[in-house]
Amino acid sequence: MSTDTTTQPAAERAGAEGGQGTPPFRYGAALAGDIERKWQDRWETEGTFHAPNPSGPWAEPDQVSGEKVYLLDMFPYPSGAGLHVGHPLGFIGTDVLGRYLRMTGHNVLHAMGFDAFGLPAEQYAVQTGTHPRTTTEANIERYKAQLRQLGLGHDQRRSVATTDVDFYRWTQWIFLQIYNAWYDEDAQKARPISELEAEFAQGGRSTPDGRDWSELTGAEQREIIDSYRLAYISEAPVNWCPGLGTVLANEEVTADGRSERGNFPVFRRNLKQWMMRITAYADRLVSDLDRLDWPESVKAMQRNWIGRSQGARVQFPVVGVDPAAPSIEVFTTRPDTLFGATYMVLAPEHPLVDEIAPAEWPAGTAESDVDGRWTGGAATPAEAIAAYRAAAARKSELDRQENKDKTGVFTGAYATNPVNGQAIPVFVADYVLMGYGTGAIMAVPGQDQRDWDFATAFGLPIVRTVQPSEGFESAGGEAFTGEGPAINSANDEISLNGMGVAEAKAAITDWLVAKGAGSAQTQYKLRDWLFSRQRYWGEPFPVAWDADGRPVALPESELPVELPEIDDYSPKTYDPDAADTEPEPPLSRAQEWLDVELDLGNGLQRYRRETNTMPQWAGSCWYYLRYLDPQNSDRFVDAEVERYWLGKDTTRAADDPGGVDLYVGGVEHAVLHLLYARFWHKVLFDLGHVSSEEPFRRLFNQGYIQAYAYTDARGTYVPAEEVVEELVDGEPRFTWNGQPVNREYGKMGKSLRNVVTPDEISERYGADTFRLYEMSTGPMEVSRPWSTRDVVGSQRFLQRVWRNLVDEQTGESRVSDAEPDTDTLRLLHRTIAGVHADYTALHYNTAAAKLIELNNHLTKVYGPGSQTGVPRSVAEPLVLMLAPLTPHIAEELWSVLGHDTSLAHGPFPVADEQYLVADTVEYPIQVNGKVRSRITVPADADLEAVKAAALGEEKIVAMMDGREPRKVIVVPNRLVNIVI
RNA sequence: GCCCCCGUAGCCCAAUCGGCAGAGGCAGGCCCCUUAAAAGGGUCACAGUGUGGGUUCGAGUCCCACCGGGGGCACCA
Repeated sequence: MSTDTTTQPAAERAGAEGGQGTPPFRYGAALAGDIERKWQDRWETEGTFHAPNPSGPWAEPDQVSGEKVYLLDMFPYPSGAGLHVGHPLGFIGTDVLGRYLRMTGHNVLHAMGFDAFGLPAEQYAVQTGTHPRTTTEANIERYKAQLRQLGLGHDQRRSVATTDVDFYRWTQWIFLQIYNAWYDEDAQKARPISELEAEFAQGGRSTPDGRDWSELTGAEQREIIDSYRLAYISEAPVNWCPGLGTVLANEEVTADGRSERGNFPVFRRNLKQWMMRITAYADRLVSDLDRLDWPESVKAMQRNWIGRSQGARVQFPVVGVDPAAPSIEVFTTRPDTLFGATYMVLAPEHPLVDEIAPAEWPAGTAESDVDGRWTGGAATPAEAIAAYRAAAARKSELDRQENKDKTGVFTGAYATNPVNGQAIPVFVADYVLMGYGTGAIMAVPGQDQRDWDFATAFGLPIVRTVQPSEGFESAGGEAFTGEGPAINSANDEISLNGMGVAEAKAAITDWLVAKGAGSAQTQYKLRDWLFSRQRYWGEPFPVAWDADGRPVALPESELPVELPEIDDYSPKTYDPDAADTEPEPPLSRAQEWLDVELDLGNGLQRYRRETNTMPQWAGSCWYYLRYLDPQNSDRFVDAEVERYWLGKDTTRAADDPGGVDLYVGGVEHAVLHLLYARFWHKVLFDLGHVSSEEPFRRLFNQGYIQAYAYTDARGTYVPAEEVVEELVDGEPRFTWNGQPVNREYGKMGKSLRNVVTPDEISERYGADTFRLYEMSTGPMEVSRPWSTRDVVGSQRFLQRVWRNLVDEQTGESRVSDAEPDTDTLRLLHRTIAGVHADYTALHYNTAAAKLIELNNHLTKVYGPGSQTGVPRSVAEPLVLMLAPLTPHIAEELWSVLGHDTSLAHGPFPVADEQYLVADTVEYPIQVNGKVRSRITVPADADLEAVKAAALGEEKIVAMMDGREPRKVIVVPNRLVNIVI
């Protein structure tokens, strides 16, 4: 390893240890380094962290014992920059828990792999011609070395990378499962596509045009079947990013319409792309959040993203055109306000716009058309619409975000409001989006602020159908969206007047259903997942296109479909603003690879391979399954192995969904990765490939290590390490080379010149010190600043522990067989009890504090200054309790204490109840809430006795001055409060 | 604009069911060890919990409003 400090000159090592006078066996960076490398080697040689599987290729059923625990860190991307001190925070946290659980008899699975496909390696390849695999594998090696030096207890056999052919073969296999499945709405689950074909063939399901299945041509049959698949080709509008040369998922586009990566403009284009039908699972993805032990914030983000809303679909017949023509269908969450619908709006791209627009402006348009607002000054509706569409298309997403002034144009058509028969004008406006609901709305300006704004701008009538609250209008209120009784809402058959919103919604929906004018409807914001990318460094699709231009899935026997070698790794990129360009993936240039001859059931035919690749999310959708059984060549994971590590556990909860026991990572994956992985997992569950319904039973968001960065007068970042802080008149001032600099707080990054690496901290203090420092600065969920100068505190503590147990001159144990005194035993057992609770709760900072407290006590009573060494019966538990946090020094001390096996599998001390209860208890005595005195009573004194003792106490008697207390509160073991 | 999280010594953080505001670390003062130094040992001080109300015998903890910081969503019908 490149960071081996033993290669330093001896003089330098001595210098690092503080000079000539330093005892030879003082615990410093050099000694720590030696100990750490020694134990890391030993753990690796002995396979200390190998977790046994119950079956599959690694079956060791006789080794499987204790309760199983599957701990998981979010899949890191092995970036070329390597780790900084912020990255391993979560990894160390899970390692501490894993080590604690392993010591307490659990079968702990903890592994680490790499999400290794992705843009940086490809971009580097484009620039330098180096194959992305070369770069990626070098980065992984560097990453593994950095992780190893931290002493993480991973089962190294289980490490996988998404770029391994052996791994992506199964990613392709899962794609085939998804492709060969459809969502059965009645059963609310995915089923094999063959069952759908059987239903059609047997007549159990009728074809779209009613013909018999056998009358359809093969092409027609395939078209129908393909339209049901969970992975399908779509020509719908997608996010095309010319600057990157690829299309992007909705989730990868920022709110202002730019690519999350690279910040290039993104355009909506109709392109043929692979989609995943995640919307089929929208309802389950929302509902099952209730069964997960996840942070509320992440659940809220997913609910928000899926955006389930209940409402109604309502038909508005268009006036005066062919009665057979379709009505305008709208989705509304407020059907109760139907009587207030005074106009309608279609999205500019809505297909009905051209159909309903009459050739001429209808009579009366001129009167409404003040300043040409309605017609845009155009001679005919068609011209007005064309001009408006052109103007809308020119507007970027950003313009639309920033400029919320309502624009639109009258289509010349009217539609009939089904509740009151009124003809209301139909507009085209870009504040209605084609992608949500039906792309058309009924506008109720009285109860919707956007509609109010539009109505005001276009001189449209406003009818209130909910009585606003008192003073709402006089205070300048416009649209009233609150709760109130319905008004102005009655026809000959139904009256909503007086009803509350919920009651009115139910009543009008029933009426609409009865009239055939509408139905209750649940709508989602979630869209299907765009699954293809025009990149080289990703998983190839296991798909080929036939001569008719239809995609055909390859059989499993054709897997893996390996990436071909090519010369140019770049997709064709364009000027970032060149919207009218076409994606051209790099694989389309791999001529020999492209054309294949296959027999897919119709004899040997020529096919052309799919040239898109999968998005980076694909591998991270299922890597946690592969850790379970990484060597299995027959299945992506052995069924029994999956059930053992991830299966449902009804002893936890009746509706336990199963999944990873603890998944730790940053909150930045709240929607993307976590939603996609849940979707894949549910498909695999429906198809019977896994027994668990959710991938991650419990999720924990760790905080971030943040850092200060400093800029000089020109705004340039200066090296944070060289900045000097001083107090001037009590105010902190920061200078660099004598010039004042400005401090900011945030991320750690190369460009901010404030990166600190675990390598340099490990070298200066040792990995154990680094681990302890990171764990003791706060609880796992809290973000905190990095402070290099504070690290020394953690090292001092380890040094003191070492010095208490080891003679710094000889390196021999200075532990004695003396019996510890009672105070020491009490503190020891209190510490044991506390540490158990703290580790379980991931409160490593307080666990560390308790161990420091115990060691401080030992220093005082049995430290190097005293004649007696530390009693073995205290020294051993201290070492064992320290082991999860600082495993190397603990192993070394354990062996100095005479044990020749690793402590990784325990024992772990258990608190003795008899030392947890004290003989006497001191009670503060409050009078009216203020502490006035104290008493000490036997611990087993009952409440009456405590009360009597408190009232009899000298100072209290004096204060009472003969009065009777109004009330005496005795809180057992806490305090007494006398109210007078 | 809407939703979520967080405000405790100079700094990072503790405080069980509402029960004496301090466990631990950094920085600081003093003392010891040392020819000297410190990444050695010891010891000390420092806040009344962002602000204002309320509930309670008792509030850092519960409720309401506001202020400050962070995050998410945002023309989603």
